[in-house]
Amino acid sequence: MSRRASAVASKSLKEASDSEDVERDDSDEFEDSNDDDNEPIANLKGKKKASPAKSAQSKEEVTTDDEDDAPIAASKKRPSSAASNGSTSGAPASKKIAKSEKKNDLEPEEDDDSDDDEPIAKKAKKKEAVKKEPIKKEVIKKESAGTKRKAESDDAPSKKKKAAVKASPKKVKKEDGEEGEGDEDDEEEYEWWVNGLQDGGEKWKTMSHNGPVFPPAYVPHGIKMKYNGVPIALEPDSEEVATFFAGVVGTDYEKNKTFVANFFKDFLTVLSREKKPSPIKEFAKCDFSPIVDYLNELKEQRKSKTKEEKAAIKKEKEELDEKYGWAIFDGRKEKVGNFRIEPPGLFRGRGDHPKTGTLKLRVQPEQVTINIGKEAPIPPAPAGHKWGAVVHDNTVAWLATWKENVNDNIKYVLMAATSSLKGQSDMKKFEKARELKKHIDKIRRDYTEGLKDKVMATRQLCTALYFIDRLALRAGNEKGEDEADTVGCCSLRFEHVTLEPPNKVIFDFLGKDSIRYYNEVAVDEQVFKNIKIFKREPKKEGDMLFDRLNTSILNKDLTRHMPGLSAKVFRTFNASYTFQKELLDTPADGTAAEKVLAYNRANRQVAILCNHQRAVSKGHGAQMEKIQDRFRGMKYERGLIKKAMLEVDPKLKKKRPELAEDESDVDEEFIERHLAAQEEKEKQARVKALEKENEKRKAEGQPPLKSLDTKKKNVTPLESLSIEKLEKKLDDMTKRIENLKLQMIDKDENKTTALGTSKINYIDPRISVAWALKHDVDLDKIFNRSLREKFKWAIMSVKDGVSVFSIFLDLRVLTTWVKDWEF
DNA sequence: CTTAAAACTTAGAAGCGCCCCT
DNA sequence: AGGGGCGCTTCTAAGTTTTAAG
Repeated sequence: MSRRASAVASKSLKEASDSEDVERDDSDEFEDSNDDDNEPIANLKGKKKASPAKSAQSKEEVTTDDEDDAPIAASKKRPSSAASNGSTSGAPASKKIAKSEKKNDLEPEEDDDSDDDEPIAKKAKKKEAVKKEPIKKEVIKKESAGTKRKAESDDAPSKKKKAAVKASPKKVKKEDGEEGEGDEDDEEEYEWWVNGLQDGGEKWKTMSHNGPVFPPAYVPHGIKMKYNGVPIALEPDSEEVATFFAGVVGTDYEKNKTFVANFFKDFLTVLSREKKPSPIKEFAKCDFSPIVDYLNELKEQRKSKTKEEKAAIKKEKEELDEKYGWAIFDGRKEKVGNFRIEPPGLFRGRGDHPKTGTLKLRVQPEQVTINIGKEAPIPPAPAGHKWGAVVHDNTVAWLATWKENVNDNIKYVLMAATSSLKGQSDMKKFEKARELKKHIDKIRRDYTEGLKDKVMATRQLCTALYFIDRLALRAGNEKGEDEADTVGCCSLRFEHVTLEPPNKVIFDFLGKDSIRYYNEVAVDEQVFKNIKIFKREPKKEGDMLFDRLNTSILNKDLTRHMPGLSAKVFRTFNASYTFQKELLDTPADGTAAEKVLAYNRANRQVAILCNHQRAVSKGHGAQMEKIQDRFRGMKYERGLIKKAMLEVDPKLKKKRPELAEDESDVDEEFIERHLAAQEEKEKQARVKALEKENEKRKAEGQPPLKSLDTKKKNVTPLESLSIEKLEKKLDDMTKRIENLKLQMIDKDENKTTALGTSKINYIDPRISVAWALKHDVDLDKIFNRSLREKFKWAIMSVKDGVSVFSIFLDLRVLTTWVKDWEF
């Protein structure tokens, strides 16, 4: 029955609003978007006065779809929600049960081909030989073995593909002149960005790699855990699991009931496979501390490794990286990302995850599917094993894949962020976001109009889009019973949104990674009204706020405005736009440090917009105080320098009155404390020096000293310095103070905000490059090495623009391309 | 269509190594 | 010359979107 509802819902917005004839009120228009300034509006301002004359009645009379009142997903998983509507179809998720029943089976999934022993890979090959048609991929489904896929790269490329090949970007010599020099790695750089982006279908013609790396086999340590005070010898498999748990002792996981319960259940299962019945029955009687101690010991050992040992380990790792860290795409060596198969362990689900603590099993090669070029040698599976399957699918980006047992998620080995494959999709992402700029006005007019639509589904869609556009919320897919209860825009529930008249909406919910989103927002009058309607009786806690909306309806509707448009594009768009706008605050004549601070601030605004948070590090408060003290200490020192200057050259008093001014933040109380601390420090230094001296003397067979000569460090009194020297000192100190001050501001503002995520994923790197050029800031002040590598395409494209044009034009023009973000 | 699987991006935390500052 | 903080890397979970299956 939800069918009809969604049929209406997916009816185009336009159509829906055309057909309605509810009175219009132009004052209701989306005012914040002033026509020629189509920026994202990150901070919602309170809307103008409510128009009281409006007949609340006609406005709020929203039709639900015909006689069928059922919200889309009528039967709901969250408690209490199912009853929300008289006519809801019941039958909750009976489907899910079958699935979860099968779950929690710790046996590694057997690839029991039962009546057919032939490896799928082989079969696939046979079939391939026969196939001639350009089939993108074909899936061979095995009854019990899960799905195995076989794919074919097209032997005879279609016309379209040929065209793509022809237009394929040229190879370019690296421009920094170290031609042909020794390292064969990079004598040629693949500058895919020079010829623009290719169409997405085919990712390579030839491709090879050395396969994934498996974690080392478990080596038993033989340490006995205790049960009821009695040491228990464990067989290797159980010992390994016990050791996993020992690894979380002392962390929050240890206290997490779900974690412990899940762990223990699986632990018992593993124990039950021991040859003799294990006495272990209750978690409460388990004592893992011997193993914990052992792990700590290991840690100590690792720390105290000699240089040589460390170097050897490092070398080993490098060799592994060298061998497995690369793939060859169309003859080019490119970096692989996560080439290591995830090791077994206890699943560390975030937030209130029902499966946290569940044993994540060791992955066997038989579960792994390899994707590689047809002509490339297939990397050997570990000795005594074979691959689950080998495919040759050049339409996907993964090199290997397997299914993980805890949540049945599919895992992939993918290329590194620095690879051209990822680089291209990254650039595409930002190009799409820039494209959105061309449509955003229309889209905003549209959804603003739709806020008043009389079809409920349309109103909900438009209201949701309003939030996504303005608040950069995530789309919000539905989640299952066995995942943490988190939401995004479409999955918001009754309790996540509160209204506060006249026009405030308060969001309070857990989003991705169970990060809390809290925001009080002044919204348009119509939005306020809509939320009120969406929350109307009989809805209550647990019910969907947008009961006629989900992400696929939303995204589908978005494509009508622009091909490829989806909810996440708004986040990218909003983030990059906000960033660029905030960058306008860069002090053009500031120091490099000040500019970088401005940059970080802009970055921070984006992070705040996207709600990128991090835990406050435990020492933050103390650290802050320490810096504060250091800061004031420096100011005090500067005061002394100034005083000395005036003493040395009294005439300065007239010429430089600022020298006579007191330093701020430095009061008697502080000076006292500061001096005392200094005194204490010196004392300690003396004690230390004495200890050291005595050790030396001991070694030399001399009697220890009671104290060191009070060889008063010959501190040159400031007053005896030349005025030039003092001047220099003053300068240095002032610089140090300024730097520290900036650092402090940065640090404090950063304590709960994580800048990295937005920098890596949301902010168009070309904006940063253009900014750095314009303000003459060294790029590595804002991009670390990996970022510079990842964003090479951006750096090169913007720089190229510069080298061509800057000869004639002012640097500012060089940010031409950035135009679409509108500097 | 609706639902599920597949594919790929985005996310915070943990771990580490290096460097700065005593 | 020691160690603690910090920036960076690694790890893998948790999202979104696209594609395939039913």
